[in-house]
Amino acid sequence: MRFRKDGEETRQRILKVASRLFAEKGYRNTTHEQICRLAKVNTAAINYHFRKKETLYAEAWQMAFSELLKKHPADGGVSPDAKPEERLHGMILSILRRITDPDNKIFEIINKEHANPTGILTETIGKTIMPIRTGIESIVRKILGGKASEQDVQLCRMSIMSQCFRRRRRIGGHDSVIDKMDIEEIAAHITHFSIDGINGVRKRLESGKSR
Amino acid sequence: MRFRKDGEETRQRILKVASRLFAEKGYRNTTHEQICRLAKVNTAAINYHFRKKETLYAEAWQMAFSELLKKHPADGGVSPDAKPEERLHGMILSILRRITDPDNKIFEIINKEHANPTGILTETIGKTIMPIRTGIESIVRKILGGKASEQDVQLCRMSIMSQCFRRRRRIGGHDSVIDKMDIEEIAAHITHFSIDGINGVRKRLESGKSR
Amino acid sequence: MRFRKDGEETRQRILKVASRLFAEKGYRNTTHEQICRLAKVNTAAINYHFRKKETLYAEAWQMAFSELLKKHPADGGVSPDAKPEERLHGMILSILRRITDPDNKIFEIINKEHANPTGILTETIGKTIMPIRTGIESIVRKILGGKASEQDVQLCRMSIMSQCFRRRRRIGGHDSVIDKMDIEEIAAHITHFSIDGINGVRKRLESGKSR
Amino acid sequence: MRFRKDGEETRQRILKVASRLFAEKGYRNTTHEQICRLAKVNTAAINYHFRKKETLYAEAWQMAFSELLKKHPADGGVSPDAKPEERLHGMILSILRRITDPDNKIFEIINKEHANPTGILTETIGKTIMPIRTGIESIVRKILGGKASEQDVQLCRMSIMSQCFRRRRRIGGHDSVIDKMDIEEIAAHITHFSIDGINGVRKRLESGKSR
DNA sequence: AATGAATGAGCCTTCATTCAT
DNA sequence: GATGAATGAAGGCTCATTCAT
Repeated sequence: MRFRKDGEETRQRILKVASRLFAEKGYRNTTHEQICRLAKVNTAAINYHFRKKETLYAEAWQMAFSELLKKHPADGGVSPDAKPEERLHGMILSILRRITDPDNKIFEIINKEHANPTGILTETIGKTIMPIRTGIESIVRKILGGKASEQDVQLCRMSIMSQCFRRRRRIGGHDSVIDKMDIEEIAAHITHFSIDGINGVRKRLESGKSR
Repeated sequence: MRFRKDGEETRQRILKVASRLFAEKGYRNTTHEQICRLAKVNTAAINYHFRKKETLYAEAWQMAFSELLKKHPADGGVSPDAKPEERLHGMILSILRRITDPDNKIFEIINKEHANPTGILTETIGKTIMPIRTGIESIVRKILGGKASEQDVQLCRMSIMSQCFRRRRRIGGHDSVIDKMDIEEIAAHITHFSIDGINGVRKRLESGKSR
Repeated sequence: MRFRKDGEETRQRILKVASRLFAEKGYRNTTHEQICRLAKVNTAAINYHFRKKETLYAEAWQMAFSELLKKHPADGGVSPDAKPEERLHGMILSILRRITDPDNKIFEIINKEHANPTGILTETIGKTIMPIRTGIESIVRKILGGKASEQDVQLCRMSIMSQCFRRRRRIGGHDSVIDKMDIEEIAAHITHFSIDGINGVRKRLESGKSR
Repeated sequence: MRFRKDGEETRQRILKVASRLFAEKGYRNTTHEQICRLAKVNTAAINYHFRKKETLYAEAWQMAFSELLKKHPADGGVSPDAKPEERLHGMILSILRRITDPDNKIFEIINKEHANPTGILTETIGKTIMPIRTGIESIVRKILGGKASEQDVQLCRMSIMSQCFRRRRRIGGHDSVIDKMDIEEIAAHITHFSIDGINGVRKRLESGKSR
């Protein structure tokens, strides 16, 4: 319990505001001044606490990410001993939950980063996505069985993940029907659709047909 | 019919350079100076020809867009009388070809635009995506059969398109195995995977199971 | 004859003001704002014309230097065929004239540079001093004769040059008596004093005595 | 008599670090942060102990000054009864020793101060230089004899002192040959060179020639 | 006595845009 | 039609200093 400022509170306040603004407007379009005004600190505060705008950017992202991770565990609440299909469903659900979380800032930031790459987050983001990726990979491999090549596994993983990361609020169009659905319904569709797809790949492998 | 240098050539040169730079670095990260240096024109040329940076942005995109459409027909060269599976394959191939066309960065721009909406391109982008969308929709509807609801159709369409629009050069990750594959191979995978997925949906509909 | 601005005039105006201010207050203590206010140009003008403050600094110095060089030729007006003593006198006079020139800015800048080294001028200044140095060296070598080692030459050169570069306006003291003298009188003293010094070195060398 | 950490130790640590940094980089180029980091004290310590950066500057100098005087007596260890030539040699040696003392950067600071007068040190520097000056003056007067005018004395004194205070590590040049020599060798050269110079002045005075 | 947090003033630089030719 | 010069607004960052503990 703290009665006075100890720097940590100010730091957190800046981070909070910054991650919101970065998500809303991107790195380049967010200024020190905006952040500091909203955080009710001096313009120099960013430099004092984070040394550079870039550092603030990286830390803001990490904060947003770890918060989101706490909220939505990667396995979607499914036991690691469950059947592969159920585990896949859990993972897909978890990704969708994160993406659609109204407090979510990190996917917005990733989007912005993709648009106006600063290079600052490159490495950090990579580390974030990787676990999700390998998790799905291992399940795909299990379902596909021993005959599957690395390429087969990667293609299926890509098919699954890209469905999850589908852009919402599509420009110029309206996915209205889908956007109105529950996360659970969408997750169920993606899971079924994908398992059928993977099984198809497996069958073709077993029957010796080329892909 | 031109009598002399009538500004059209300069205009085109600027557009060419601009569309490349906007695609590579995003709107905000591209400066007048960079564009004009590469286009070998004066700094004032952009404002002379386009009034504002935003206008240049919009026009650069439109140019890239129309050029691309000419190059890759939406049906991928498959006859409208062919089997649905073949037509789907043609469409997927066409999308992938457009996306990966080295001469054309239009989908990079769409990515940027999505993340950093300036509102400038919204309408134009809509016109680009919409035909692709309805094309795939109709095929999905045909395969799914009469029992399929609008929602079923949309979900499958989404599953297909998102696989095609998967972000390449993902930040911080490497889809290396896939990125080295031929377009044709990837298109084949997505087609098979998706048809299996759609068929699964159809079977569940026919057996009366809920989604 | 130019009726309108062609950029060169503005450039020169900035350089003029800048070299004065740099001389008066040093690099770090001179701001864009001061320079631009006095030069009656926009704050961005420095960046437009010189790209960086550092470049302006370097160019200001070069301008001041070349102006000073035009005014006071290095040989002090003495023919290269004259006797070594006379030529030395000419050089010493030339250095003193430059240093005491009321329009002189370069020695002030060198002083400032020595105090708050920016590293920007290091190389440039080196090139400036070198000719003066080698000029004096060659005369010293001629007077000393063949027996003189490199060290002997350098020591004498140092003795001569340091007298010329003696700091004026000494802090905390007043060289008042000397400061009131004519340049010519001081130059005569340094020349006589130095030639006697060099001759002493030569005699000791000839008599085989160690230094 | 100290009862506990009474601030004196911290003060001294700051002074030590500060005098080094000021000497190395000049007043303006040295920041609170650098000093405090190296002195392992808090950022606020400087203002707590010295009120202002300027005060620290002045005190740092004074400390360096008093330490240096203790170490190298002004007469260079030569008896006041020795021959003038020997006494001059002692003084020159003493000056060179002080200047080159690796523990003490005071002459570096004088250089900076001269170039960038803050006015802070003026008086103190005066007190440092003045005794050296009068010492050399009196010897010069003795060697020159009764006919010498004040101007003659001052000119010779200037010639001697300027050789000693020659700027080392000249910007952009390399006095390499000299800088590698022993202090003793350089002192011997300056002494011989100067005595020959002074004797020349005396002879010209005696022979009635104008300067 | 000593500290870490916080501040405000100011600096260099960038950039889209306008102006005069 | 085209240009180089010039501008103003703003942005990121530095730094000596002050404040509350």
